[in-house]
Amino acid sequence: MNIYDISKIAGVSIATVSRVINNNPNVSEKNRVKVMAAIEESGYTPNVFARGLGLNTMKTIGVMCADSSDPYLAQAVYYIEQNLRKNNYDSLLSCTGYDHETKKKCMDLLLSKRVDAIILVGSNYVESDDRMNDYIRNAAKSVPVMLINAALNAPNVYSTLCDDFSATYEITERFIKQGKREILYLYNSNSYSAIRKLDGFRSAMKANKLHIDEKLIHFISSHSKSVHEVKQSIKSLCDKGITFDGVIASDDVLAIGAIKYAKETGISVPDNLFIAGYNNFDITEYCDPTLTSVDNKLPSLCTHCVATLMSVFSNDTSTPKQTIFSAEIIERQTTKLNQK
Amino acid sequence: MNIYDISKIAGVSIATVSRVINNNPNVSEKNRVKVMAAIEESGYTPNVFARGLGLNTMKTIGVMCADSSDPYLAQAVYYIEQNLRKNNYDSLLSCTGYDHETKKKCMDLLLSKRVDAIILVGSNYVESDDRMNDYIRNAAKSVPVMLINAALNAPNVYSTLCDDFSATYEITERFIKQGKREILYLYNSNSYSAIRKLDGFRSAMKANKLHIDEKLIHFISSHSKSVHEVKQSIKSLCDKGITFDGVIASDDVLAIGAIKYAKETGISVPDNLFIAGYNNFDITEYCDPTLTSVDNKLPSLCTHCVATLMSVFSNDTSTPKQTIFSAEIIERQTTKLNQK
DNA sequence: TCGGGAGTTGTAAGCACTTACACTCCTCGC
DNA sequence: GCGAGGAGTGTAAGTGCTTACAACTCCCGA
Repeated sequence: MNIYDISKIAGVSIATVSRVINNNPNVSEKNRVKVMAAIEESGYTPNVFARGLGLNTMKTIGVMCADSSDPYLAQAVYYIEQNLRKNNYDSLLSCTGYDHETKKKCMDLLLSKRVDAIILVGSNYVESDDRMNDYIRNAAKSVPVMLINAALNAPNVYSTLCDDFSATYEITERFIKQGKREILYLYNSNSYSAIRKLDGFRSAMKANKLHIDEKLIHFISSHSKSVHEVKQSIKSLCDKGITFDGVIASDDVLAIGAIKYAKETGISVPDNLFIAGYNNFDITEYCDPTLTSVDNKLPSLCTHCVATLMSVFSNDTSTPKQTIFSAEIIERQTTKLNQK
Repeated sequence: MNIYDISKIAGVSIATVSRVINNNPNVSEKNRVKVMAAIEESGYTPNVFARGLGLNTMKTIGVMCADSSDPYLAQAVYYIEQNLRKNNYDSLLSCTGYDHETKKKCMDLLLSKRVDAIILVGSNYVESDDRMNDYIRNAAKSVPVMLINAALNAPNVYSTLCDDFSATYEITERFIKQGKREILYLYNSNSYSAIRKLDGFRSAMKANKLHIDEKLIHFISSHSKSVHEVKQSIKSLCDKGITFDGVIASDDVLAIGAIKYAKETGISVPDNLFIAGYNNFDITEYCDPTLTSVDNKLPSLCTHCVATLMSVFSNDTSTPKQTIFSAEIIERQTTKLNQK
């Protein structure tokens, strides 16, 4: 069943059928009805390949993320998919892992499928070593590239992110206002946003004239976020005689590791120890006590990023290259931050 | 840059170029090298649309799930994507929500994109009202359909699932062996696997000659699994004077709601109340006490389902139509089940 | 020396669509 | 009454690939 069959049934030329399919206004009402009826009765669907050949687009967008089972990335992928669908675009998902070479390969694969744009979800795609970002610049020569939670200055590259610096700055300052002096900062990546968060922490400490003990800035490796591992890592830190009265983590799972540690050691949270996470996952409500966290407005980021791409597609020259949203601190039981 | 350009650079015909691209053996070594070099130096990538037109396949598989931000489905989508990629297939993701009409529409969209197969992730795609499954049977007329965590008997429809009946049966029996008599069963859907789980519970109760109090079989509506809502729902149940000494939930989040309720009410878990969840999410380790749950072998399911599709594609007539894996009970602090 | 087959290669016909361009009506203003 | 112009339509030329089929080149044995 192809466009010729439909044209025969409807008694018109294939051009007219094509026009009806593509909502071209230059078709008489009479013929439009005839063609619609023919399509309806035969259950005809235009062949996307032939269509893609002519139009050189298949209304499909490549969505890359390191690991779609990570709760944060999974949510992002979900919101993006929903927004794309509203705009009649489909999502070609590519889970790349964290390895640089694999990321490159996945991107090439997406490009070879002639996607209309690529969305890179997660700050791990922009490396602090700028040479490593060439694969993004290169892809941007073919299609628009949108970064979520990262930024990169390059032609045809767009960024949508959250102000992680300020959020971490503010949460740190609130800890300090509550009398906390020895704050343990936990992080588990050196991604674009991780660096900005850490910057926020350091800046707030400096602004309040507090000494930054580098031993209290603690990196917990691995992307496989097991609470148990985190707990062990904190424990081994304490075994070295390090003390702290607050924990700020760049991720909720890290913070839950801290809660588990405190419980095991008999430290009362929040009375003797403040703990704050980041991302405001559902799990902040599952743990006990419930976890103060930062909502970084993922739904807004995703809606905006898709809208921006649509704007790019329509050749709107006033499309913003970079948009920064502000995050919101959600207070729960692990802190008493109420006064700003 | 197209196949004609490459043929000119290499000094051969387009047929030869095409043969090299498709690893056709009928090419002389000399020409193969020349063509490879031309492709390499020009950075040429075959146009997938033109290719799709000829071959009528684009090595892309439609992956449908209700909500890819649901942790269980997110993991499934991830494993599927990884397995498909290994086999050089891409995943076209479609998040359909739980509405029947939307599911149908999403499926039509995928079919119109000429995917090579469709994977339905999650038991909510098979309805107990069999008429509603016609859209699956219909899709199977065009491409193979694979169900994960559900089963449906129809031509060209394949199923990969876990034995949720037996797992729930066994966990219920273990509760009974530990002296539990009034077991609250919590569930939040009437999907294929939800029904099988409940069957398992009922069967175990009956097999042990225990009375099933229908008031203790408690449905908690909504797919938006908020722990707080669950807690409230259990609370209102207890306010009616209903008592229980065990909670078996069809989902970890429901079980965590029960933990929260117990904590609020001062009931000691597991001393006075056993609680077990299902799915064995990471969150079973986040809550306190940690949650006994059922691991339903998602990685195995996903690996197997992709392998099965590949087998279908190769026209292997010995492809299994349905495969059932067995689940595993993972004991944690909310129960003391150790004796089998 | 020549026929025949194996190994290569190229030509050309699809595949199913879009769209520029030319053509036919018809209407409307003068 | 006639020409201009707009609306609607169809023809045909792409779009970039696959592949059947024909043709061509060797090389070997008769």
